[in-house]
Amino acid sequence: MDLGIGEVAERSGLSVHALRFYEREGLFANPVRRLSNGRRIYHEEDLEWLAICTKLRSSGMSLATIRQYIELVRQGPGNEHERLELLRRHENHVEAQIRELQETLDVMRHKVRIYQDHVVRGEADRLWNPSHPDAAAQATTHQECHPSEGGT
Amino acid sequence: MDLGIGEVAERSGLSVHALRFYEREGLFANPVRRLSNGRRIYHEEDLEWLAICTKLRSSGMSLATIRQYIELVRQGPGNEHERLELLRRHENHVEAQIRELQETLDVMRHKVRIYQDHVVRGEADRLWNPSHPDAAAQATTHQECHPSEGGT
DNA sequence: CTAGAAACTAGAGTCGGGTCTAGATCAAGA
DNA sequence: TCTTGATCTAGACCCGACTCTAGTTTCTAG
Repeated sequence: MDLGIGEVAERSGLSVHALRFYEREGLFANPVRRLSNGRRIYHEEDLEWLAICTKLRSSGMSLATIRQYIELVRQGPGNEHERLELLRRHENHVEAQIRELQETLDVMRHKVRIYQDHVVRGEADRLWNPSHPDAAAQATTHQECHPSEGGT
Repeated sequence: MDLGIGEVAERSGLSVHALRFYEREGLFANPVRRLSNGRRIYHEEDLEWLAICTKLRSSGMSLATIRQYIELVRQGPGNEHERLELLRRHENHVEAQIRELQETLDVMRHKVRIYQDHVVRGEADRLWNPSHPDAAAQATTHQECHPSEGGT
């Protein structure tokens, strides 16, 4: 039922160092309990929270923001509005990231394809080489295909 | 035709500090030229490259990798295969990021919606609160809806 | 009983990616 | 001419997020 820090590290994918660090940083809702000998004990809920936490982190939420959230939770009922707002802000943030990545991806695919064509024709040197005299012309060509974006 | 560092900073969105830093780090294909008085001069191509560079950065490519790429470019023709490979690796990386963000987003939306329902019913305290005794039960409920993911 | 693994604390170190400072030089306008 | 502001260099500093160290204590197996 109770989990030691080592197990939690293994199951959460975080290092034991990171777990202690997260605790110091106030990222656990329930201040971690200790055994009489001082060792930390964790429970399944902690693992669940760490899973969420890890997702938030990997989607770009800072530890500071996660701490804000958890502080609202600790204050108990009455601030639901703020919690929701915080979550929605992150939602928007993630949506924006996805859009940007998608855009980058489109540009890259386009470039890779063209690059590849030219490699086949032995002219690769002209592409993706900003110091080459033809680079600008090539960029302009791309721009014609993607008129909404700045040229590259 | 020629641009000063200030103009480039303004148009690229990078600081003058960052531009000098990027130069030190070898992130320009064509080592930046100088006026007789030592001042840097840039051209449109540099701005184009910086735009690409910024996209690569914001999609998670490290400066080290960008440097690798630009080094291949500087070596001239003959390594197209490596360049393409580098770009494709990043493409995959970006695709993976998008998938992960999308997943995070789905989970968040689900949680926000449920949270909201409960706020309306005045039971918000039970949700997204890992220290609350009902948290695990709630997580399990979610898991039924998203069986492929770990419960939160 | 003892060796080795695992945990503890406080605090120092690392790394990426910049950012800022100090002190010097230069250019243009009032 | 004098001031203002942009630029230059080398190098120090910062921030976020960990990671590692040192020194100590505790648990577990043989």
